[in-house]
Amino acid sequence: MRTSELAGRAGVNTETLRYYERRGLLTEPPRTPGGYRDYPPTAVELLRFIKRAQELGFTLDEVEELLHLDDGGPDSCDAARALAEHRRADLAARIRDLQRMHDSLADLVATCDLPRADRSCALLEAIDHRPGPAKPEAIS
Amino acid sequence: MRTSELAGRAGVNTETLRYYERRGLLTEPPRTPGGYRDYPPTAVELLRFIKRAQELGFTLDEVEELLHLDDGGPDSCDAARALAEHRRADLAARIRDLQRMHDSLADLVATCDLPRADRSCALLEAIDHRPGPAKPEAIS
DNA sequence: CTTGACTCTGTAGTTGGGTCCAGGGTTGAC
DNA sequence: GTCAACCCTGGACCCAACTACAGAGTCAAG
Repeated sequence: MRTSELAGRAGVNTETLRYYERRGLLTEPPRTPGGYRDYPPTAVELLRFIKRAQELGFTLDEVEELLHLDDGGPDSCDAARALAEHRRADLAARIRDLQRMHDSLADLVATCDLPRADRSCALLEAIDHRPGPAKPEAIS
Repeated sequence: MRTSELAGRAGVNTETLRYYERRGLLTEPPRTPGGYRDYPPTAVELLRFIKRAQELGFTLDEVEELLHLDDGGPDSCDAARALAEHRRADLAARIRDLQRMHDSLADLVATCDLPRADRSCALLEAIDHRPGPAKPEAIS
């Protein structure tokens, strides 16, 4: 399949395909005699995976790492395992944080349901008064 | 408190403070006779709030929106409520997606615990074979 | 009253993730 | 065999969110 078809099916810009290729995220597809890229059908799924991972907060570097693990066969399974576990723990932490923020916002919305006199509407308070997960200073 | 003290306490670069001020995210603090910025102690909490919201995936524009809601007093409570509810729903959706990815990764790790013969180690499969939440085409 | 640490301003550079464009080649329907 | 629709390349440009820098002013200790 050609560039624009793949781009269309995956919901990305054609330039993005070339960009990913430059980055090494997509391997160079075979070319037609005329020099046109000719992607295999699986490329659609691959791109959707990339996009989904990205929406979930993985950087392209991380996505690349994940994809490379998939290349190595069973031999790289231990490395894959370590990386996956690492990312899993990251995700768990992110989820917890987001959940806290979510709950704070839900509380705020609930406060807004109260009669005017009982409202504080103090967004900063609502969100900020639960200190972060033991991360005092000097983050990185 | 002066620029570098605030920056230190909040864990950001001093330039970031000026950047936020240019963006309108921080209001211009009073100045000392010599022209130095003199931040109130509350600025530390404010910055930490900004950073935390950012870590959780809010853009600076969104953070600004959140902060402006806090200015308006009870009058803007209805607007705040709508925005908060919107963001809350966004967060809930993000959390669901992250949770799916998290579970996929956990499955992958579990697969890696199997004896070699039973492993697939196919990351793409592990992650990709659960189609998204009824989101067939044309995302936005 | 000098010296070194700090701050000011405006402007330019960086990183990540694309996106656009000019100038040219390839296809396929007519 | 022509013409629109597509594709190629290399390079420039864009946005968000910083970060760095030059050149000048401020301040407190000695």
